[in-house]
Amino acid sequence: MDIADFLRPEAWLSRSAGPRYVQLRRRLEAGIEEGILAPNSSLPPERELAEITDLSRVTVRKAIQELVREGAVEQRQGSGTFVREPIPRVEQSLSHLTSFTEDMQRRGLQTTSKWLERGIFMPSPDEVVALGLAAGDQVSRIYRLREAGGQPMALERAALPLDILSNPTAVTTSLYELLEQSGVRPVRAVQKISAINLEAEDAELLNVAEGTAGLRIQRTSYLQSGRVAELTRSIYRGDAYDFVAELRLSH
Amino acid sequence: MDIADFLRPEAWLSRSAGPRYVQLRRRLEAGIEEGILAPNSSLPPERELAEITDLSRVTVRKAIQELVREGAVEQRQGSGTFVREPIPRVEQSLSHLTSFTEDMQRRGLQTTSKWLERGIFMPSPDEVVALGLAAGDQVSRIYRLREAGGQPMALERAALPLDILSNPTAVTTSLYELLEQSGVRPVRAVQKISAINLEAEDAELLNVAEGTAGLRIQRTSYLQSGRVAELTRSIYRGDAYDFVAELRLSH
DNA sequence: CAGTGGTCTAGACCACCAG
DNA sequence: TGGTGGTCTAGACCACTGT
Repeated sequence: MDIADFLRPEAWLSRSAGPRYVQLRRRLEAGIEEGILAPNSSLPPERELAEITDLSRVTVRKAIQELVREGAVEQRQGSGTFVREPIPRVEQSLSHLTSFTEDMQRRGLQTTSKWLERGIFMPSPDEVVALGLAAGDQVSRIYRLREAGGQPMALERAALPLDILSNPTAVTTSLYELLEQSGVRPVRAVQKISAINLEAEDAELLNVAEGTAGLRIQRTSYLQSGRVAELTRSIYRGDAYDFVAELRLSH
Repeated sequence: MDIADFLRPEAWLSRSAGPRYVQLRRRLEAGIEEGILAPNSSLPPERELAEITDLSRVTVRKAIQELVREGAVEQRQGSGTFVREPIPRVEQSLSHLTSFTEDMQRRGLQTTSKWLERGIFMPSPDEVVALGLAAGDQVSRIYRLREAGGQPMALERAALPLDILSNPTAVTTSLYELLEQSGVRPVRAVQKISAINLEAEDAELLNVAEGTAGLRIQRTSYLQSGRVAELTRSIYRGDAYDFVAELRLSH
């Protein structure tokens, strides 16, 4: 069946079934669901959709905008609107302290990192407090986009005291592996998890639409001695991640 | 300073600083930040904003729509657009199995529930599997909107085998308290946490805009005997909740 | 009933991409 | 250079709220 036929308004557009942009959005969702609009295929141009459906382009755009927000399609200026490939969800434990790299390897996924920042800096007030720094101390920072199986998964900003990580540029893949070699691998961590709507900049790096739900995780990790070793603030794609925790009755 | 003066475009609208709806959104955010637009106060009507800023109403709406999405303002048809009161964030542990009611009481917050569904039903396939039911077994379901301090906080759908909770209408406040009285309080649970953009229906119940980020939590809890006692699927407001987990190095 | 937000249109111009 | 999405306008009508 041809997509233009599938969208002919006689079959689905009615005057009394709510806003037309909602009806059109539903129709397009159905087309994706049924495979008439296959992953990576392009939708008809907005002007053509308006023509076919006998709606204005503004209304068509409003319908598509919602599909973009829910991650079903992707728009590229000058190029077109494309159906997105569904991405598999990954589970991560919240009871065991594991490294991203090791975690993905266990799942058979190749990990890569794109470096966004890596070096020695003056700490932010947050970092001074969390890491227990003295006045004038500097921090090592690594900020990277983490990918698994070719898909961007998370943005990770780690800050560590200089004596724990003196040479941030030595981090190539696994930070924890490197720390282990220096005998300063953390043994315990506290994580705070919340849901946020992604800002434009972060969304772009993670290859999702602005406003998509993501998980923000702030982790403070500790050495055996009880000293703080690391403050990491990460943003995970909400559509790609499940965190799993085990709870026990508190007495 | 008057809000109309604050929004006079000469002061902030420029031709070359990106889209005008973005510039207007930023200006409005600044107004809220500086207190010129106080919580619960109303913005000028859209038509008046268009007049003041010399933009079209469509552009004004696009700016406001983003503020709605990020939770800064709230629109009520026929009434107006209002600055939202910031709501305090609540932390919840992911290592200890606590009840919502008990948890909030410890923080000095009054909890109430609005019942959305409560009774005995035929189980869904999900529930059959998760609860280990036999063919023909029914389940007790309770579905409620949980509020704390007068604010809606979470939607909670719990399903339990009939012999664990035979009379779902007996649940008034704390489910766990009731289970404890029957000697079937769970001692362990596994939770899966993910981030989602709220759908219209859920968003309305939680008093946030559609598309706002929320946390979806699926919890399976177990009795001392190892038997599954409860399957609960909840949706928490992302802007009100932080979950906190403690991790240990896995060996 | 007056005023507010919600939907919708037709048409214009800009910014970007690909052949 | 032609086609695509991105922004913007002026104006209309509908649906809901509060008085």
